[in-house]
Amino acid sequence: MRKRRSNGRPTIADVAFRAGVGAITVSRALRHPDQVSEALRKSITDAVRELDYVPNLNARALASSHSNVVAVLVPSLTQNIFSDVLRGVYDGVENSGLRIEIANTRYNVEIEERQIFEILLHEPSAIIVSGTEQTAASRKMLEKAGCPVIQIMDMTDDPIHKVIGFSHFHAGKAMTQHLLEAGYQRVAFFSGWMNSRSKNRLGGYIEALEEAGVYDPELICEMGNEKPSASQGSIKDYHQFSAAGMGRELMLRALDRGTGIDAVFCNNDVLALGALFACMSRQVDVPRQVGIAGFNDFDYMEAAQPAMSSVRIHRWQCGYQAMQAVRSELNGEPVGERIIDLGFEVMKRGSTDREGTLEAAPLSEIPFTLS
Amino acid sequence: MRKRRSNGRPTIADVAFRAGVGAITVSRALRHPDQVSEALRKSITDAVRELDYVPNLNARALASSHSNVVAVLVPSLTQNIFSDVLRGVYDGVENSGLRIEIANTRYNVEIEERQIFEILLHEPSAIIVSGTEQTAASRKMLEKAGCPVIQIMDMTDDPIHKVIGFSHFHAGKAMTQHLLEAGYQRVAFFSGWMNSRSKNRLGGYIEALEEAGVYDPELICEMGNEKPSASQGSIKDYHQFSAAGMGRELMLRALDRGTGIDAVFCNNDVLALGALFACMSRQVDVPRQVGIAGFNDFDYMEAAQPAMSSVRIHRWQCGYQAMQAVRSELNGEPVGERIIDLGFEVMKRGSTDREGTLEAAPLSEIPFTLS
DNA sequence: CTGTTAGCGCATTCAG
DNA sequence: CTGAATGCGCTAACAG
Repeated sequence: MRKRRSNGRPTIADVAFRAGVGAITVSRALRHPDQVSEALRKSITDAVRELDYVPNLNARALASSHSNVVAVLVPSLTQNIFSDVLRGVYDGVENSGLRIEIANTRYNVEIEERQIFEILLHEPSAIIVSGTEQTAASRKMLEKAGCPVIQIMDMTDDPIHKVIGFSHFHAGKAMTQHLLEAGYQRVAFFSGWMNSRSKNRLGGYIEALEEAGVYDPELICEMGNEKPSASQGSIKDYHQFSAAGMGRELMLRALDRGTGIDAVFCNNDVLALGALFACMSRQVDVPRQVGIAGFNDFDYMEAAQPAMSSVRIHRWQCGYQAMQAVRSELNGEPVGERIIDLGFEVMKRGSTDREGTLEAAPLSEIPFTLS
Repeated sequence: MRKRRSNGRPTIADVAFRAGVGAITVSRALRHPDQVSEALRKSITDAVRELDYVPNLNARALASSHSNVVAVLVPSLTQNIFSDVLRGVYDGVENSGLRIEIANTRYNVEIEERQIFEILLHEPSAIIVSGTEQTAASRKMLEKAGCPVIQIMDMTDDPIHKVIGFSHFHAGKAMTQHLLEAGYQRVAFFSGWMNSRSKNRLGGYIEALEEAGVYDPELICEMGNEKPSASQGSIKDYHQFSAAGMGRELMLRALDRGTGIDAVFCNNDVLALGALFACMSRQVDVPRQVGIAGFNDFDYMEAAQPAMSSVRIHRWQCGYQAMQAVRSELNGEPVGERIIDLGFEVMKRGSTDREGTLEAAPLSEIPFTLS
């Protein structure tokens, strides 16, 4: 007699026995209550309560061959950008019965490929993936994944299935145009290591400057070309990448080099923060001597002194709407628009207000969360 | 003949047939290659490759009644603190065959309770949970979860199973003592909505001031008592909580109120950043008129002007070591120390250097990651 | 080292 | 609306 050591947890059969019905009726009562008569339903829920029955999701997934897991691939967990996206995802999944599995691709397409492969092992009910530039192999896997695939936080004409995001190219271009309109002529571009989305923003920057006839490659200031993900396997302090320190350094160098810049478009807000501090330490007047703009529009940009211009993007919405799209498709609703452009917003604030024409906006006073 | 519609994917039986062995041998060859003779192993891996066989993890979980899923509960995804923790977790899970499932408890113990319940449905192989103050019900569930449970990012004498973290009380006290030693007398405490860990830091602050005989409840400045998680279900902009704006406001009010503060200990770094900007806008000299200290030590603290003091905590390590602990236990190694205190570090910088005695430290110049 | 047998717990058939 | 039988794909247990 080699009975298998089971979990000890009551099974659906126990509930069925206690309620005096068949197992399948319990199964149905749990998943589609309206398909079961009220009388049985009641005795079943009673039995469930008495036995403390909880369904075994692994068994359910095996039998039904779908897992109710939504896989989410993000390039980084440390960047606020994607934590906001994930917040949207989690807000969007509320009482849907879906579970979320996050994979961290570390801005590395090979890792992404492997992650996609492993995710497919679990037969996810849907996949949400950041960006639109997957490898050919990744794309093929996603195409034949047999489930909804939502690409987010970028834009493309040719989504795998559906894309919800915005154009980094146009965002970069729009901010650069704002700087030009504000009266700056020598607009530098600050960045660290760049991914495909950063490169698109740079592309927008270049096009704007070219159209204005003031493009100068000398003004593109990159730093730290080593891809950070390469070194993340080992035990290192969280402090290994100092974006703010880099913004500061870039600005100091730019000032020292005497390239005559009068504004910088920073590839992200932390960089901009560092650049601002550099100007403060050198008594450089922002915005009159140098204008500073960031990208992402985190909350401290508005609170800075001077308040800093940035491009607000809809991170939370990307996550939330992706989740809504997943849910409606899983409910059998049609896919609808395959390309959803959420746009962006150029936030014009003091740090790029060369002429001092902007009226001061009051700060919002809203509660927030602590560690 | 009611054959079930399967997935079409090859099964372990297909591989076994093709390799001319029994299914269980394939199973073993895949999981414990050293338990299978080299000859069979080779023909099996060949068959696997030819058929593109991938194991069905749901079936595996059902049959073996353990899922290889490590559940991680964090109170927030937006806070950098926990994204660093998660980065540690992901760095720690590399080629372990384990999967990670993240639950977002939104700083809400009831939600946490529900999440724990749901997590248990999947029979996780281990659970990592933030904080040490679970509800009685949560604690009971975790105790009888039948798997390793690691509590992180806080400290307790009485861990459920194992705790890896540090004492917020002592961290708060240490920073406050630093402020006193630096010569400040009227040290305010700035915070927004407070969780249990923030409260412990406040406790440390109070004790330090009491020991010095300079405690004044008037100096505790809280703001925004509404718990943010309450309102997160609906479609809102990511911008709803402006921590930096709050730090700014708190400082402006403190200055206006004339309580004669000469230093502030901010419950987190973003708050400190806002406070610094407020001082700048009022021409208040930091650190000579007002000292400012934060908590967490994000990278911009070092890059600020003046560089800002903060308490460096080991977020990444908490995640990473928790994962290592899980792995070694899952490998059958003994639990070892049940209480691991990672400590913290008071980073003394310009913003609390009242006497101007600190030597300027060079900024680190390291690459970093962009969005 | 390998195979046989017997489930893991649930949901999909199909028949009432 | 309900139920009985059967299988999802894999692995624990035992025997060789």
